[in-house]
Amino acid sequence: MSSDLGAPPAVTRRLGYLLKHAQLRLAELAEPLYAPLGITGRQLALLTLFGAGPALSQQEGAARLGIDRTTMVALVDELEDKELVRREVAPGDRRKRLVTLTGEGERVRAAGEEVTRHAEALLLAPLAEEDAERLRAALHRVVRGE
Amino acid sequence: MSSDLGAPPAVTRRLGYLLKHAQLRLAELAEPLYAPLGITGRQLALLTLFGAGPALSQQEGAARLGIDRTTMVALVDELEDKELVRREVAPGDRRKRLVTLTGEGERVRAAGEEVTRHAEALLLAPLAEEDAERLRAALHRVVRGE
DNA sequence: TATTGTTATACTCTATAACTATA
DNA sequence: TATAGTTATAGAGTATAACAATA
Repeated sequence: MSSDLGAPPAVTRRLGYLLKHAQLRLAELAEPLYAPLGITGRQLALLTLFGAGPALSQQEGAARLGIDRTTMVALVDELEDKELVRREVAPGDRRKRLVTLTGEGERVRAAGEEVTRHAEALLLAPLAEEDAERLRAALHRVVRGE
Repeated sequence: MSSDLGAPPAVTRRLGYLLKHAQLRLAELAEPLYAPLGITGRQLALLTLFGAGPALSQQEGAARLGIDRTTMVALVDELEDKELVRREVAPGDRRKRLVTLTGEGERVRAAGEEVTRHAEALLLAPLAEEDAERLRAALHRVVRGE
């Protein structure tokens, strides 16, 4: 599916339309750049999540991304198959699995984040740098709801 | 799935994350308001599309929304079952079906667009009016790619 | 031959319910 | 009893392929 063309104002001014198509365009720009790394944007999001800060359990990670814990199982499986992450039993609670990056996972994460910056720059190219930063800040406040 | 909570900066600053969660929050706010009208946000988008300007064929409508023509068939079926739209053979080309709104469809569209404005206002509540308008303008330019 | 609408089908993404092991 | 992870399964949403009617 391609991004879009000139739909009449009534539709294209809807926030739902704009958010959906901005996402589509970003995916079109970014996915081809992730492909050489052997991962999808979704998988990189997980590497970014589990690569930063203190180790998280699968369920903690799922909550932060707003996805179901059963979905997280499959996503971690994918990354484990690629040997980019490991599951480790949590020291304090043997029910929990902490997800940590392997050396290779760390390398892919770093490369992927560089690619992400590039793809985002392509998407935001129509905007002045100041406006791009305002867009990001506005979305951030809207998502946080404050 | 709920919207999200405090994920670490590395993830929450990603544009893909922000766009997805803004969309999720908007849907959470809007869908309950559409429900009393007996339609989904998706269906209202179609009413808005086919209600504005000159009549469009299914395929023209699909192109403008960036969806597949086979998907459009099912969506128009739904609205036709609810008697909100009609399919009419195009005068000049008997292969094409122009989609037009019924009287009831027009009423639902008007009410739905009012609800949309309300839901968007709720989503954008954290922003000053000026910033909200800037956000919409920035997304518009990004989606148009210029 | 090409295009529009349609149907049948399959694939992806996601969630719900039920199981297990641990707490 | 409750929670973390897991599995099986089902439901959206979407696309691909093939067909009928029309151009």
